[in-house]
Amino acid sequence: MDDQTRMMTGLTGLGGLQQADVGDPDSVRKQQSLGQPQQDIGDILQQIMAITDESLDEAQARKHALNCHRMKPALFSVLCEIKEKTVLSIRGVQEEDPPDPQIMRLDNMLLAEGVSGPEKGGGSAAAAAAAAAAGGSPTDSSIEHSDYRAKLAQIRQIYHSELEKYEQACSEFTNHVMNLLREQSRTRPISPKEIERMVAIIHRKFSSIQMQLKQSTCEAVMILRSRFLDARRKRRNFNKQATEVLNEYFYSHLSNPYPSEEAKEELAKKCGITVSQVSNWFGNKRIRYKKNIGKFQEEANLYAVKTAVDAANVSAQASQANSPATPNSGGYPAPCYTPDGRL
DNA sequence: GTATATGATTGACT
DNA sequence: AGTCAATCATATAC
Repeated sequence: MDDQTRMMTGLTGLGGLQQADVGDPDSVRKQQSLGQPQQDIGDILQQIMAITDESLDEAQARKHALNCHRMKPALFSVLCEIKEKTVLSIRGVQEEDPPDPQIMRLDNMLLAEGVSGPEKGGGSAAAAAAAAAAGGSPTDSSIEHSDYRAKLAQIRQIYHSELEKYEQACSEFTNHVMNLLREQSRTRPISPKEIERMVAIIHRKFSSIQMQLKQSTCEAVMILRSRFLDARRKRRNFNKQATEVLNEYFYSHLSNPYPSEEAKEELAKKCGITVSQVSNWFGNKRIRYKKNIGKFQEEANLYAVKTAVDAANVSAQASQANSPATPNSGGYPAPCYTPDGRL
């Protein structure tokens, strides 16, 4: 309390007011009735007006004098301390912001989609696999695939250029503010901590802008993906040669039509489709064959004959029996057919 | 336009 | 993880 009174005394003294004027309301009322305060205010106003009349040199000189005052550093440090204790402690509560879970989620998603990661990231690889699984002839799927990739690359490019812009703007603005504060710290009590805090505030503001960018990028990718997934449902029949290869394998392994992983890979390669497409095909084929064997008899006979002929050719060429057909031993029911190929 | 064929998806099961 | 069974959605044949 005593300190405060002393400070007040010093400060009011500058304005031409006496301590009694402040401390005693009665005397203030007395003086008001006498017209004294008006005159004091007039003096103060005149002083203020006089400042504007001072030349720049004079003002600079005064500033310089103030800066060189022996008490200045001590006074500054005291003021900084007071500021830190009051202003900073009040705002300090809201300062600790935990790592934003939303921005982390967005980051993870953008990384997974291959937007924010390295160029040929997991996202495009996943897209490639999905596009390949889209079925149809390889040319068609590659068209869809490249379309998707192109659009994703576009999103990626926009995202990165925007991000770069924001980062640049952020660092430029931060530098500007820091320079300004450092400059001002010569005449105003600004502690380094305060500058730090200001920088943190700026970064927070910019990161919220960044979050908006990330959010809209995520939305764009989601829309693209959903469109792509819709397109994936647009099924194309496999070409004749592929169906033939698959059927040949199926009917020649009718007792156990479950190709191993290696066999699936081989078939996929031969047919120009993916392993999962091969799995789908065999899944569908097994269930449909089992459900309606009669319907598939003709097809089964056809491929049985075909396999037999091929086997005969191979054995004739290699003069060694090497039939790919496995004997039918209690798997799926084999078709019964007459020698002329009829049921 | 309708019926059928066919590749993909999904959920349950082992 | 691989498979089955039901189902969806589209392609194709008529």
